[in-house]
Amino acid sequence: MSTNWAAHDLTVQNNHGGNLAATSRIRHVLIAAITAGDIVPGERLKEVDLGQQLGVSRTPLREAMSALKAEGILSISNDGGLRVRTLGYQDIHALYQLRAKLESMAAELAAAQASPAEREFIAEIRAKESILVNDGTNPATLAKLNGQFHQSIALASHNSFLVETLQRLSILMVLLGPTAYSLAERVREIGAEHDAINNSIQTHDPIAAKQAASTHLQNAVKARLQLIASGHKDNMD
Amino acid sequence: MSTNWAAHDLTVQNNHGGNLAATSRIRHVLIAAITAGDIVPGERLKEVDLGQQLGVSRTPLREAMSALKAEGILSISNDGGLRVRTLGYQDIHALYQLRAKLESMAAELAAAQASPAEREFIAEIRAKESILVNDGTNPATLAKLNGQFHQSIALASHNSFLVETLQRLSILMVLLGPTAYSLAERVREIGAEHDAINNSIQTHDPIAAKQAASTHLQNAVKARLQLIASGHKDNMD
DNA sequence: TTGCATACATTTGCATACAATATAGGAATC
DNA sequence: GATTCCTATATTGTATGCAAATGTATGCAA
Repeated sequence: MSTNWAAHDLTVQNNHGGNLAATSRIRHVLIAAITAGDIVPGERLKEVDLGQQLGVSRTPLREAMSALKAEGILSISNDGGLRVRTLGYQDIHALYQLRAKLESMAAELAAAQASPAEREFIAEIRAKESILVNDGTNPATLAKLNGQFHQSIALASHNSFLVETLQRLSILMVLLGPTAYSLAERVREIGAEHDAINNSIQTHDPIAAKQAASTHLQNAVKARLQLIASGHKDNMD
Repeated sequence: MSTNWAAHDLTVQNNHGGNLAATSRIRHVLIAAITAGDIVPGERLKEVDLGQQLGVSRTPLREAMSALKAEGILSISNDGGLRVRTLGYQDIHALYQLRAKLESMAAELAAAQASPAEREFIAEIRAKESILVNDGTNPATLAKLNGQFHQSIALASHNSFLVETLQRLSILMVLLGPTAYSLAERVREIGAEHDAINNSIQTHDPIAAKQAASTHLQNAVKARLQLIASGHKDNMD
């Protein structure tokens, strides 16, 4: 494959606008490449090749890869090589099952103990999302805002390990391929479900928030299975 | 500090009895050193020093450290150096809160869908633990068996991400210092609580298993806070 | 033709050397 | 005397080279 990895590179900057160090930068580039489908699950990553394509030596590349291995995105295959982790049918269920438990935990905690500022922040993201959906914005942008919505709730749980864990799981989601925002009708449903979660948080109702988040993820896994059943990746954009 | 890191080294072998590669070995040695208290939370790890003490070059050391960073055991301090993560009071609560949720999820799933072999395996570990407790075995051995008990339940949940996550969290526990097995009276309580969990799993009772695991971890955090309240680490052996 | 052994090529693992960056200490000037 | 700038040093970041391990192909023998 003659993919131009450097394309992803352009978007990678730290929060001061400067450039990150190679190791950290490459980690992001690799994740972006997997997200974009330029690297598919099961593909073997050879150090020399990748290093040349990315324009860095093997050392920072190896460090980035060892970090991704620790995160469960890469795994050592039986032939000794490092490959992008492949998720089977059982894995998809397991991943959503765990996410459902943790997202509902986060929503419950957020509803119970979020600060006024945090509640406002969550509401604002939801409002922004709602507007973009009506504008018919592209799936990638919606997916990004979706991530922000869930993350803002996780943060409001005031449990740093929960935040870290959900962050990890959401990165693993890229292994599943295109987001559910590819399905037109699912986009509206997501909006309604997010509203339910947001409303419960705004009204300080932990039970309802937990329930709403749980429902949201049950529907999400259903939509995901539908994407898989439809088979060809080509249908999903 | 003139700690003899190599001491930890002796215990590190792979499951065939052979020696692991440097990177992987060092990762284990560092965890062991933190567990043993030879490296304390907050301590800065300098590559050159550590490399000399461990007898390896900076390259595999950096890879091991970057893996530990990804696992949340090491973190970058404001001065740019890599330090052992320090957990505050809030963090301890958060860590146990998350573990409680996940351990109870694992117990619930295990009770519902573990195979006969898995149930037997869990029971065997529990039986072994019970014997060792009566023999007055040392805390370290009990802690190890405790880990096996919890892990066998996690595995029986048939959710690989749950297994991975609990594994990660249990490693983070080393940052808290000595285990609760230092408290004599807590040892008996743990036995009773493990029995409750095991029995629920053996009788295929998910609700009871979930409840028993939840109770177990609530008591665990209480014991932990007691350890912290007692203050001096010297009291804890 | 199949099984095995050996030689070769590819790939990863580790160490050393070099570069860049941050930091602390001191000197000079205001 | 304080402050600022410069220099020396400590520390981390990156590149390259070499060694070891592992996979692969080819040839020979059964």
